[in-house]
Amino acid sequence: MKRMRGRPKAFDREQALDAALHVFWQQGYGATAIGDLTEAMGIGRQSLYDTYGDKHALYLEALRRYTEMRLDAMRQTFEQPGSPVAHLRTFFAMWKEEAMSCNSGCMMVNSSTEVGHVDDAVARLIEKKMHRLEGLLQELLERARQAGELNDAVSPRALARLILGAAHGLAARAHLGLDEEEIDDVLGSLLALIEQPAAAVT
Amino acid sequence: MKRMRGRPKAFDREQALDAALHVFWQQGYGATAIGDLTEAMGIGRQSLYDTYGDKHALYLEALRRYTEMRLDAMRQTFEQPGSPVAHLRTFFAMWKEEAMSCNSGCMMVNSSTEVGHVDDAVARLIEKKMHRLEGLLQELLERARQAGELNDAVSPRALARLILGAAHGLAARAHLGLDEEEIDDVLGSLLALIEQPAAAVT
DNA sequence: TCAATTTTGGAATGATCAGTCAATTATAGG
DNA sequence: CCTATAATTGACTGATCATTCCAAAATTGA
Repeated sequence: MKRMRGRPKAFDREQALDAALHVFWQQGYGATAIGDLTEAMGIGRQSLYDTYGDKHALYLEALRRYTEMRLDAMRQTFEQPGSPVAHLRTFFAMWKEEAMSCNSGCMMVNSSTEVGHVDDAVARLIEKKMHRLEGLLQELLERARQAGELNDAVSPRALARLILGAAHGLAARAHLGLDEEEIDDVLGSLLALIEQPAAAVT
Repeated sequence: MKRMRGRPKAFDREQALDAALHVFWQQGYGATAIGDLTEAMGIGRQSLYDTYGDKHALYLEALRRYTEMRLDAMRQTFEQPGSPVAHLRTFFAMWKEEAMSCNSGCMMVNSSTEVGHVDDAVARLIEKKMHRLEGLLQELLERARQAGELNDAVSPRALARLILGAAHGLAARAHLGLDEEEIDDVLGSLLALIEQPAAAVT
């Protein structure tokens, strides 16, 4: 433990980062001014530059934090004991809540459309995390298939991609008015098609 | 036909609008400077303001043009004689091409995420057109159901929303690297699940 | 008290951008 | 030629923004 000389930092680095994350999440990168950040984080402008570098670095750090939180939550859900399809339902419920709670959608989705095609660092990060997400989903579906809970007309990988695509679509539309009924239609029908056993031979 | 006095416009209004559309499509609203527009449209800055009002008005006009083109193409496809499911395949093929050709995705999707939650006019326009799209798709699916080509585990409306959601998701990810295999997985599995007849009772 | 370090905020920089103004030039009908 | 309209161009305004510089406090350990 290194003892510090001089005035110590008056704020918690993680906590302030979290505040910044929420601002970026709700407003996006471009629409967020430095002033918005310092106000929400409760620190001065110079402190921000001293501790995080610049706006872009802070954004990247916040985005990384967000994606890891999401991935962890998902991993944790899938590792619980119980039926794979039940976990899938939980995943859908989580996604639905995210799409509705604060009307800011999924930050990964927002990032990819706002700066993904300009900012290489952001694009790489998101692509990597997306791939991880797909892997997790695929594993779950493979377990479901082995448990006989799955429509085996399509491969787990293709199914994982379909689910992720639909979820991505929902999140992307969360900005406009997106009522509960519509979300239920999308997730419900997807689940029905996935669960439904292939042509039951009698 | 009213005869004009004075120097006539040296450019075609529609043609220039089309050029602006493509710039907005590829770069988005914020990242497009007036200079980019005038250069692509081949007109002077003042001419732009004279004929279209301002940047926002021009964007709205371009977006409206885009959405109407897309809706027309879809309507036209669905009205052709032939199997509804075949039309659905065509629709998927169109969407795939759009997601891959120029890596700019669907302009409706881009708009909704970039400015949808700030710009009311854009939000209203997109919501309206999306609803039309959903209606067209739903009609097609109802025809497919009557023709017995459809998995009847879910309603045509819910299915239409699922398809639109997945397509939306694909378009949103077109910005990042999105390889053909992934698109095929999403659209292919969706089609397989839709087409597959419900548990065939023997 | 001294030295180190952080916090805070004002001021300035440098850049970009949308939109306006005005002067000039070009092209049509009468 | 005359006049109305349009195109072009450059300069200018006003605003916003990220970033840096700087100087004055505040807070710790020695």
